[in-house]
Amino acid sequence: MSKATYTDPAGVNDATLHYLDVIYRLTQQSDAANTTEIAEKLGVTPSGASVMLKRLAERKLVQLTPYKGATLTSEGRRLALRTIRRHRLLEMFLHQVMGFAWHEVDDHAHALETAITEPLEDRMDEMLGHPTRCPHGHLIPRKDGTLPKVNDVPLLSLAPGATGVIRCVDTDNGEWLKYLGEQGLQPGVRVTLRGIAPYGGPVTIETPDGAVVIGQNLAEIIYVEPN
Amino acid sequence: MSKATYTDPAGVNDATLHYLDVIYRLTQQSDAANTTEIAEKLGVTPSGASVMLKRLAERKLVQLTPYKGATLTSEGRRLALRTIRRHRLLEMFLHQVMGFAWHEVDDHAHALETAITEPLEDRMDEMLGHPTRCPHGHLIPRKDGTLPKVNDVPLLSLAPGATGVIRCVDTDNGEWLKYLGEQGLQPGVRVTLRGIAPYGGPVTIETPDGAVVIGQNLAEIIYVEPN
DNA sequence: CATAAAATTTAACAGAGGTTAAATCACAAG
DNA sequence: CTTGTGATTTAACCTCTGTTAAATTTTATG
Repeated sequence: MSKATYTDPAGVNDATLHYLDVIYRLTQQSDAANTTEIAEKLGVTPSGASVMLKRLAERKLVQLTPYKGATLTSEGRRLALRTIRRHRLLEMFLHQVMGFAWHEVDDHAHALETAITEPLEDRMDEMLGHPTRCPHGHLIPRKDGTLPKVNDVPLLSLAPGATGVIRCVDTDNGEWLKYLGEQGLQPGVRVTLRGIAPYGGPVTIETPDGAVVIGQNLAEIIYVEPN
Repeated sequence: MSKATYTDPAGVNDATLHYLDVIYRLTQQSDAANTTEIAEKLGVTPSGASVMLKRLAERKLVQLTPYKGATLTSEGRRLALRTIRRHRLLEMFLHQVMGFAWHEVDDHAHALETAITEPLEDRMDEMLGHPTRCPHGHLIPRKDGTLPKVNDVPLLSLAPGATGVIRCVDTDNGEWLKYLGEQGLQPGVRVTLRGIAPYGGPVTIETPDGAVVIGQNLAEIIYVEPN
């Protein structure tokens, strides 16, 4: 009756997987995930997260340094990458097979990511032709936990006049995604950076459909493959 | 962060929905679902089920007569039918769209049925062309909670020599389903009942691929549309 | 009808995952 | 080098959904 897959260590359930997922993503940016950030991402209080982190540490899924932060153990990372793989495959499936818009898929995928089983995961992967990225361009971890090597750079790191193909739009904000999609700024689109106004001013981007001007906060979530 | 849909009353979660689902199915056969049966279906102890039933009664999802059994309130029935609709749509989707065999879909669908959201449900329904039955032939409740009218009768109720089209194979036993499928006994197949050996003996069924002989325990889960 | 067996409920407890309020730690700023 | 502030942890408690063991009710049977 448990949802955990037979290959899972005991007690690996929804809550656990969501914690590991969040810790993985936070430790991509800084070297350790701190309690308050984890709590925010999960919508729980810092004290709740603190207690849970201690339990995850007892279960050897996270490495915890009190008052300093948490990182994943290799087992924790394995489970996190599996969840992220499933999440991104689901996003791709919802988008490509079921026709949901790219700004809608994150929520649905989140609800499903801990419920799907390995055969489902594998079948989606097959049907999608073993995709390497989700609709937003995030990398889909392979089953062995490795990630494809890519050459994504921030759009804003391009020299004005330089060209690249959008590869990733890095946000979980559905509104932003919807807006950027409407402006024609999504993975696969070849763009030229025309200019960045100073002091955080607007960014002008040339797309196949014409020039688009967006704020820097939006521009900085766009990653491109240069040239 | 809760999995419950916005339209749900508070506290409607996986466990609750699984209880309601089981109670609904049990009350299809007898007029009230008794504690031990519910507990068995859910894989919990009768005492655990008893406690949970009391809580469901407090929440006005079941009508409980102590020591007698449980039935669903209209709200409980609404939620049960929604879960069953989602389960059967999922089974259909897994079978038709994703290519899983009919004996594999029940388990996957069970894991997903409480995690999917209304847009998912609606999209699956659309993609499948608003199906009225799951791969095993069970009726898919409509969104308003009504069920299609059908004319299914037990295969074994046919007079020897009579013909009908298999409409439903009523079991959650994957092995049986696999076996019956291999024998060509699945929904849509036109069969003729050749004979029933006395004293619980084997049943001979004519299919387009030839005659098949199966035990009565298997035969009695097969329902047909006569003529 | 009495009584044994079966079903059901209650009582006491457990573990997971939270909460709020209080205590404690880390660290930047005087 | 103290100190105040923010981050973190601990303590005490809560709900949910279970457990086992004991009590109780129903039902079947002689």
